Amino acid sequence: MDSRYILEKPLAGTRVGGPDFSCRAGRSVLHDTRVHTVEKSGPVLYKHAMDGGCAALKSEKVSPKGNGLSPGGRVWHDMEKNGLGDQRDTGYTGILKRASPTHCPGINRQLPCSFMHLDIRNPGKQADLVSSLRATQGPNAPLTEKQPLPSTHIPVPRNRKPSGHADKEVMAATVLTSLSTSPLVLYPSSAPTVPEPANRAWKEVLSASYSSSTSGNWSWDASDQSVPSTPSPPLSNDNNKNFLLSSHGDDVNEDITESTHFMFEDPIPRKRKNSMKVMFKCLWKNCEKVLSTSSGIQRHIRTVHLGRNSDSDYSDGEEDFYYSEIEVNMDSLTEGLSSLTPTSPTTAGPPPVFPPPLTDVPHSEHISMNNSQSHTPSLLSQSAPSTLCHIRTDHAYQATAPVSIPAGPELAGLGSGNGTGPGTGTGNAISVSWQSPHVIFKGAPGPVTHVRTVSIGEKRQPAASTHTTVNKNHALITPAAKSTPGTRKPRGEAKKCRKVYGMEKRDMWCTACRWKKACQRFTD
DNA sequence: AGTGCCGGGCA
DNA sequence: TGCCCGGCACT
Repeated sequence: MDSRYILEKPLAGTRVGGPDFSCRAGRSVLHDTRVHTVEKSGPVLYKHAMDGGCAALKSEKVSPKGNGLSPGGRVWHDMEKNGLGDQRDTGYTGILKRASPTHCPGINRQLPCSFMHLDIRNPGKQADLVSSLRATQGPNAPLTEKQPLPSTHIPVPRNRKPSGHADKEVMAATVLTSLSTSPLVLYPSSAPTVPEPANRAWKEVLSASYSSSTSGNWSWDASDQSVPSTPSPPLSNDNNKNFLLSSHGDDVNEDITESTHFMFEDPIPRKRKNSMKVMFKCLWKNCEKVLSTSSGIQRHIRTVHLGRNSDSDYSDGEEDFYYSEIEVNMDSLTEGLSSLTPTSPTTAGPPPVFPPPLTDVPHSEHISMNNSQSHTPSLLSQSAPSTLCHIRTDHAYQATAPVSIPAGPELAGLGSGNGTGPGTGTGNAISVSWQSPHVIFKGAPGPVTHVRTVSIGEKRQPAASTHTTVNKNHALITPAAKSTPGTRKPRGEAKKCRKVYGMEKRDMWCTACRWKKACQRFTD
């Protein structure tokens, strides 16, 4: 994998921050239509607007370290490498909250056409910028035409007071940030001694977030607003929409209109849109509060951390500073939790009596469980659990392959089962499949402990959209399917004669193999 | 496409 | 019973 920028077909994309966060159109995000993001920094609201109709660029920054592609094609950023580890992404609403713009080295470099920084505080420059961009960027404008911009070109929406206190506010925001109000913000730079696994997991989390939030494709997010379980701050979209409409020329307006139309009205069903739930996590130090609504988390921050009147709905936006959105794969979470039910001392209630079905645990229960695990690393804040939350579809698909989690202190953290585990755990290990609620304790390595989660007669479903249904059916059908006649026994994984000797040495095969029967020499 | 193997036919 | 193979499931 090499670092490169790829120019691709036009699409509406999102550009967040610098070139490392430019709109991306990886395979997994080709349908995103998100047009903009809102970025808040303390009381100052910044917006990054993108020319939705411009030629698009797919800016894939691929880490050479091997964090690269997930099986689903998702590109993970190497946050550390980019020096942008302090940026948090916020998922489906397109809101990207950053503790402080001053903590975003390199964010002000721009890529033509990917987005525009519009600084209403400097209309002249804004106009120049727009015109220069439009003049230089063609539909296929090469990426080498980066136009570095000074950091002052961070756009500020009009609905924010363009007060002279802006500098002070930014300063305050910076100070607050540097006072480690957010461990997430400071983590990458201030905690270099963090163990590598956790560090990597953290990076993956961030990368996952950026993979989605910075991609040019947000339609499922937008459509998700209709999902009751995923509350979305309409303010963001509305603001951005208005901002976009008011910040561009007429010709651009058409593009924007199209983009927003596509974004808000695209009826194409998206994959797994119901499996992802956006939660809001308080970033206040030592506070792991996770709420399902932005208003809730804002109220929490206002009242608990900022000491403001809870009755007042007045908000200067400072709360936004202290929480971030996280995407929780409810499927993975549910299954993961269900899988670990027998081993989790914090899980209330008896384990499922009959065949490990995927207990349909309400989402709110997950939240409370998260909170209840205060003695363990916070489910949503620590690296491994966060990774779990961000497993998303790419890894979830693979889950029929068991993930072996070495038994250890992190076991209680619900697993570093991010789907990338070696799966070669020996000795005492717990093998967890997110897809199937199997929890297998491995005593000693050997054929006896061979783990196989593919049930007999199961037909794999490649479509992710049927993910949940398939799994639930799987859980319910499996016991019966095993007893039905005519089902195949699971294919053995041992090498058979055919593979061992090859076709040219067929005479060395066992008779069963020669007869296309079950191998007798290399039995499982 | 390659592999494993079930089910069935044939001698 | 031994041998072989079509065809399906799975990788």
